[in-house]
Parts: sequence; C-alpha cells; structure tokens
Amino acid sequence: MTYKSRVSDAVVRRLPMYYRHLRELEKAGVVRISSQELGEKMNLTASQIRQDINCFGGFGQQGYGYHVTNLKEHIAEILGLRQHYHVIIVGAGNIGRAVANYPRFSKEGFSIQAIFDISAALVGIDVHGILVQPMEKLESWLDTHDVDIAVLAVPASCAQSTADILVKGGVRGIWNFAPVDLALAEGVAVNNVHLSDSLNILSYRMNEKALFERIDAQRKG
Amino acid sequence: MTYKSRVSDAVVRRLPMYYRHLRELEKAGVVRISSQELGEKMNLTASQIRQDINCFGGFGQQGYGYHVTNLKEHIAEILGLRQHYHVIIVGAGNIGRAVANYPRFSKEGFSIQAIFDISAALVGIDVHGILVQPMEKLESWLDTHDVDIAVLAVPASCAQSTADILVKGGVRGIWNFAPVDLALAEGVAVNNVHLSDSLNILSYRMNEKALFERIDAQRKG
DNA sequence: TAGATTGTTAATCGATTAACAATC
DNA sequence: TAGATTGTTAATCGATTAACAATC
Repeated sequence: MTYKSRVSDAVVRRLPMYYRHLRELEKAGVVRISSQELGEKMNLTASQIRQDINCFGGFGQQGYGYHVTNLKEHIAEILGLRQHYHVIIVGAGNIGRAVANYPRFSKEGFSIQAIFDISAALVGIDVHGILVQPMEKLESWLDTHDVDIAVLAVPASCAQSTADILVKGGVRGIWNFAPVDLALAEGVAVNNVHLSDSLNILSYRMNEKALFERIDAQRKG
Repeated sequence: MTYKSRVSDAVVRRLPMYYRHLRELEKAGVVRISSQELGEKMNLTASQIRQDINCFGGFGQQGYGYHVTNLKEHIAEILGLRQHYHVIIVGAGNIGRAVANYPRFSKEGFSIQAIFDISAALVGIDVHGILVQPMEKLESWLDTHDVDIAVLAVPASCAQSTADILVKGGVRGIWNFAPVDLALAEGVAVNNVHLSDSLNILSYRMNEKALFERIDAQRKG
C-alpha cells in the first residue's frame, strides 16, 4: 500500500481495547477517569494512553481527566463505528456461519446482505435468516449492490483469487479468515483473523520455558 | 506474569507466519531458500528474518541459505507443534462449535476431549462427534482428566470466572474468544482471538483517510 | 579457491516512558 | 488561588536495518 498510515499499528491495535474498557466503565456508571486510573485498569502507562489519544485530538481536560462517555464516543467515531456497512460473507463453512450468527456483529452497524458458498450442499440453506447463494452469483451481485466489507471465509487455496473478485467488485474492506497473507491494491483495507496462527502462538507460549531450557542446556553442553 | 519471555512479542507473532510460508514452499517442492528470497515472499527484510531465526539457533548454512524442510521442522518444534494437547471447549455457541469443527485443529496435535455449555438447549447435542456436557460437570472433569488447553468461548460476563475455574483445574493454556482481557496466574499462557476488536481495526483502516481529512480541516479552520 | 550467504555486531529508527509547562 | 491532570516535548528503550567478518 502506498497510503502510509498516520498512526502506528501499535496504537491502532490498542484502539478497540480502549473502546472496550470505556464501554465497561460507562456501563459501571463511571463518569470521569484519569489517564493514570485507565492505565492501571488496562495495564498501560498513563503516558502511553495520553500519547495514543493525542494522535487524534485532545479529548481530555487538564485537572479533570477524560469524560468516559465523551471519550468513548470519540473512539467509536475514530474506529468508524458510527457508520453503517453493507457486508457479505463469502464462504458458508463453520467460520462463515459463526460470523453470520455473531450478535455483536449486526449491533454495531454491520449488516449482512448476502452469503455465498461454492458447495451445492450449502447453497440454499438458511443462515441467520439469509439464504446461501452459489458462488457464481458473487460477481453479478457485486455489480448490482454496494458492498463495503466482505468476510472472506474460504479455503486458503482460493482466498487470493476470491479477494481479487471482491476488490474488482468494489469491496473496500476484507475481513480475512483464510490462513493467507493477501496481496491487495492500495486503498483496500484488510484485517486478518488467522486462527491457526493464534493457536500456534498459544502453544509457543506454553512451551517457551522448556524450549529455552533445552536450548540453554545444548549451548552449554 | 513474572516469567519474562526471552523473545519479543513482535518475533513470536511472526513465527506462525514463517511456518505457513515454509509449508507452502515445501509443498511447492522448494528445497532451499535464502533470507533474501524468503524476505521478498513475506515482505520482511532479509536481516529481520536472520535475526528472528537466530533467537532460537543457527538453522542456516553460510553460502547456502536455509533448507526449507529443516527450517520448517525447527519452527514447528519451537511452536510446540510436535507435541500433543488435550483440549476442551468451554461454550458451545457459534464460536465453540466452529472451533470444534475446524479440521486443521485436530490435524496439528490438538485433540478435543470434551465440550461444555451452560445452556440446556445445547447440552446433549453432538458436536463433531462429542456430546456437549453441562457446565456443572466442568470442575469434576478437570479433577479427573489432564487438560492442556481450554478454548474459552463463553460470554464476556462469565469469562474471567470460568477462566479461574480452568486454571484451578490445571489448564496450562487458554485460547480466549471472549472479548475480555483475562487476568491469570503466572505460568498460564493465553492468546486472544478478539473478533470484534479485529473488525473494529478493519473499519478503522477503511476510514482513516477520511478521518484525518476531517481532523486536518478542523485544525486549519 | 571464489562466491554466496549466514550469524552477529553496530547503527538507525520508532515506540514507549519520563518530565514538565500549560491550563482547567 | 492551589491542586490536579492534560498535552507535548525530551529522554530512553527496544526493534529493525545495515554492515561485515566468519564460513560453507
């Protein structure tokens, strides 16, 4: 991508975390919070929180701190959650169906317009009130509908080619569940949910201590 | 956690990516690869690849590069994928069921031993050949079985309390799908799949350009 | 041996933390 | 006004990149 983000990835990854914690605080009736307190809650330094927030503007007030609801709303806005998105799901396997049924999904302004799958066994079934369409219909659907986001939940082998169709069809964002690093044109946003990568990191962490005991022993011996 | 990882998070997050690309290369019949070539494929610098790999040992050979299969096997070992894990799934909702049915899961040495859910509607149903048990049975199951990993796919509201039960029952790793940052004892590994965080990052990226156009305009005006 | 490419040390870059003046 | 806490600049720390000697 040629478009260079103004905000570092480290910060962007923390934004949804801020949003989650602020929602919790709001729900708990907390009206104001200092960067110090929020830091303790989130395991971050007060400094880092102020730096992060000030990438986008000065939403606090000296001597007072941050107004919880106000800051939460600003972050929702920053995250693009005050907009509506037309979403399609490509691949109606386990993951595609789980996403379709994810309640939080529809609540936050993401509305599922259509679901596609290549398998005859899945075409026509009802998922969350939507009939699964055959994959051949994907291109013509994109021609006749505005789709903002596609959930890509197809096998690795056809992920890139499907992504190409989606982008050509005007999709602006891909939520990619295929275990593949997609190559996409500038201006198309992607975010990956690499489940097996995540599981592998878990097993790495479970084994790290023993691993280095082996490595250290070998280096000495 | 008191145990300080010897390897930075940035490196750990890249390990599964190396593993994926090396498997692909192996499948494509590639026998050897240089850090240069691998870097081009993975969009990393050759230097970074050599640094990453050398956290764990010198698996390459001067003048030759890396033997694909050899390096792949070393990384599988590092990731703890040459071990077997007893896994239980806690929460048989959409996500719990999707994970249970995830084929890659069982292939890589993770074998599902039991599934639990609190809902009477789900108890007794067959998921991937396993009958869902009531949540009350969880503690006694942990008492009588060795469980390495628990997939935590319960609502946010009971995620922490369920995690506490799991840890008390001897679980060493939690694959957490609840939108919560768990507080766990040292020595228990966690990795999160925060789906809504991931979706929020996608919508952030889709909107960043327009966001800063607004911000910049406001600062000028 | 000459060429290639690693392993590793040094330099650079960027992110986090600390400090403090501005200000509510 | 005094106290608190932000916004922001400066210092530090860590990760990435560059360079090069070691060696296959």
